[in-house]
Amino acid sequence: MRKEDFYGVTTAPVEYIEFFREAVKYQTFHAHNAFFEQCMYQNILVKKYGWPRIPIKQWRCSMAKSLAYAHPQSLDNATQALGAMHQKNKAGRAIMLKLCKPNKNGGWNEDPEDFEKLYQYCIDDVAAEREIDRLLPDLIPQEQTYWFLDQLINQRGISIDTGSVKKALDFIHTYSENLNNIVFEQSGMQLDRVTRRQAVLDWVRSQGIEIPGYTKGDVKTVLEGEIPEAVRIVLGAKLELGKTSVAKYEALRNSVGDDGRIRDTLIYHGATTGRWTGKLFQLQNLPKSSIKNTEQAIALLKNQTLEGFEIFYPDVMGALSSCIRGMIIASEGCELFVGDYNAIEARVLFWLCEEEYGLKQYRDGTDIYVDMAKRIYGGSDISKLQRDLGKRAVLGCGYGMGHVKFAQTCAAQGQPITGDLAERAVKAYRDTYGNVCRGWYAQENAAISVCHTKQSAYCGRIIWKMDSRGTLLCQLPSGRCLAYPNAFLEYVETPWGERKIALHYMAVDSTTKRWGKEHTYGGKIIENITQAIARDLLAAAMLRCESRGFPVIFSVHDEIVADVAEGSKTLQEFEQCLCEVPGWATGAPIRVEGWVGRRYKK
DNA sequence: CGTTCTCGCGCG
DNA sequence: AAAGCGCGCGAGAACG
Repeated sequence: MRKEDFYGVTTAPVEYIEFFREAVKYQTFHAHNAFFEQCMYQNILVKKYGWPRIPIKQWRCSMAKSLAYAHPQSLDNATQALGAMHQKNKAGRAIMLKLCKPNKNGGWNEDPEDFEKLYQYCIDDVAAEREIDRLLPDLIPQEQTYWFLDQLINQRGISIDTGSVKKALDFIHTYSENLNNIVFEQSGMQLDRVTRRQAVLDWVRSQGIEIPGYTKGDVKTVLEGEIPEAVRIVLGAKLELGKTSVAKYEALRNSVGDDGRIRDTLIYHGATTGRWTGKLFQLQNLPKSSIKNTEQAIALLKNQTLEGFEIFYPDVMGALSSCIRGMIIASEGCELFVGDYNAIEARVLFWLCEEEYGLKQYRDGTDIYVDMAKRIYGGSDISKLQRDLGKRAVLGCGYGMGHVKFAQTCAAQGQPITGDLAERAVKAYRDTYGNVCRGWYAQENAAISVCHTKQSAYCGRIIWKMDSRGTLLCQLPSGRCLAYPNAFLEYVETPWGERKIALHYMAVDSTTKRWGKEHTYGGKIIENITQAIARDLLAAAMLRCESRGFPVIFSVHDEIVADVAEGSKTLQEFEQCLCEVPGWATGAPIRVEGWVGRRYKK
C-alpha cells in the first residue's frame, strides 16, 4: 500500500505512529469484530511498519456487545436491527472486495475512482461502528474478562495433525470417485453423484420405489425393504457419502495456518444464551467416534494405502469420520487435558428451580436414571434399556416436552417406545421434580408481568427487568443478563388450541438468519436460563484454568480442553480447578470427569 | 454468475 | 396441564 493511500490521507504515517504511541498508553480501541482488526494491526502495522503493540485488554468489540444483547452479529444486520442512522455502505463493500481480488487478467484493479469509494466506505464503516457501539450496552466487567480470554484462545489456536489430514483427503477423494462411478453405472448413467438430492429422489421413484425424503432415516427405511439391487447400491452410496462430517477434513485443510494451527474458530456469545459457537472448523459438532480404537485407525491412515485401510475398515467413510476428533493434537512437548461436566444442564436445572429432591440425589450420588426408570416402570429390577429410558426422561423432560414429542425423540435416538410408555415417562418426571414444572410457569408469569408493568421483579434466582430501549432483561445469578429485544405482549394460539398472552420479542431466527418476531413460553425460558447458567459456570472455569497454568485451547458447552506442558500439572489439579464454582453458584452439585492424552477424542 | 434459501447432518 | 432448546456448515436449488 502506498503511504498516501492510507485512508486517503496524505500525511506521513510517522505522525500516526507517534499519535498511536501516545494513545496506546491510556486509550481503548474499539471495532466491530475486533479480532480482525487486531490481526491486521498486529501483522501489518506492528510487524511491517513498527507501530506500537496494543495489548488485548485495550481492545473492545461492538460485535461481542451486539451478540450479548441478542442482536445480529454482522455490522450490516446490527445497524438495521438497531435502526441506526449510519448504515453499512454495501456498494462500498463490493468495491472493497473487488480491490482485494485480482481481475480476470490476473492483474490488480487500480481505478482511482474505486479507491475514492473505498476511502468513503472506510469512513462510513467507522461511523456505523461508532454509532452501534454507542447504542449497545457495554459488556459487564466479568464478561469483558471472558471476551479477553476468548481473544487469547482464538489467537493461540489449536494444533492439527496436518499430515493425517492430507492423507485422509487423498482417501476421501479416491474412495468417493470410485463410489460415484459405480452410482453412474448402476443408475444407467442417470446420476453422476448422490449429493444431487432431487435428481436421486426422482430416479429412485422412477424405479418404482417410494421414498418420502432424503434424510438418513428416509434412506435407511427404504433400504430395509425389498428393492432392486441398483437402488440399493445408489442409496447405500448416499449413506456413505452423505456424511457431511467428512467435509470437515476440507474445512481443516482450508483453515489451518502454516504453523499447523487453526485459529479464530470460536465466536464469543454466538448463541443468545451466551454459549460459544464455532466457525471454519466448527468444534461444537465433531462426530463421536463409532470405532473402538481410533488411535489404531489413525496409525493405519498414516501408514497404509486406501486398499490396505479398507481391509481393516470396510466402512472407509465411517472410519474417517471417526478419526476427525483425533486430528486435534497436543502441541510439541504438551498434553491435552480434557474435562467434561457430567449432566451439567440437568444439575443446573435442579439448582435453578430449587428442586430439592433432585439436588439431594445428585449430592448423594444416587443413580438418578435408575431411580427414574423405577418410577416409569414401577419395578425395582431395572434393565440397561429401562435405565436408558430413565436417562432420556431426566435429560429430556425438563423443559416441558410432551409425551408425543418424547416418543418421537426416543424413536429418533434409536429407542422406539409406545405412546403409553411415553406418557408414563413424562408424568413420572413431572411428578418427581414438581419444582421444575412450577419453575416453567413462575418464570413465564414473571417475564410477562415485568413486560407489562415495566417494574423489575425477582423470581427465584432470577431478576426480570426492562431497559430504556424496551429490551426485556433476564438477570442470571452471575449478574449477566439475557436480552429479549423489543419485548411486547401479544396473543398466540397454543398448540392445544387455546388463545393466551405470550411474550414476544425480536430475534435472529437461528435457521433463517433473519431478524424477526418470535415468542416464547415457560419451558423455553427455563431452558434458556439453564443453558446460560451452565455456560457461566464453564466460562468461570475456563478463566480459572488459564490463571492456574492450564492454557485453554477450546471448549464445547460442557467440556474444556487445555494444552499443557508435559509433566507440569496433574489431572487431579485440573479436575479440582473445573469443579470449583463461583460464589453466586454455591450449592450447585457439579461433577467433572477428566483425562489426559495426546489426541482429542470422545 | 453470484447471492440467498432450504435441506440435511452432527454436536451439547 | 399444556409446548424441549441451542447452534454452523456443505451442497444443491432457487433467485435475480
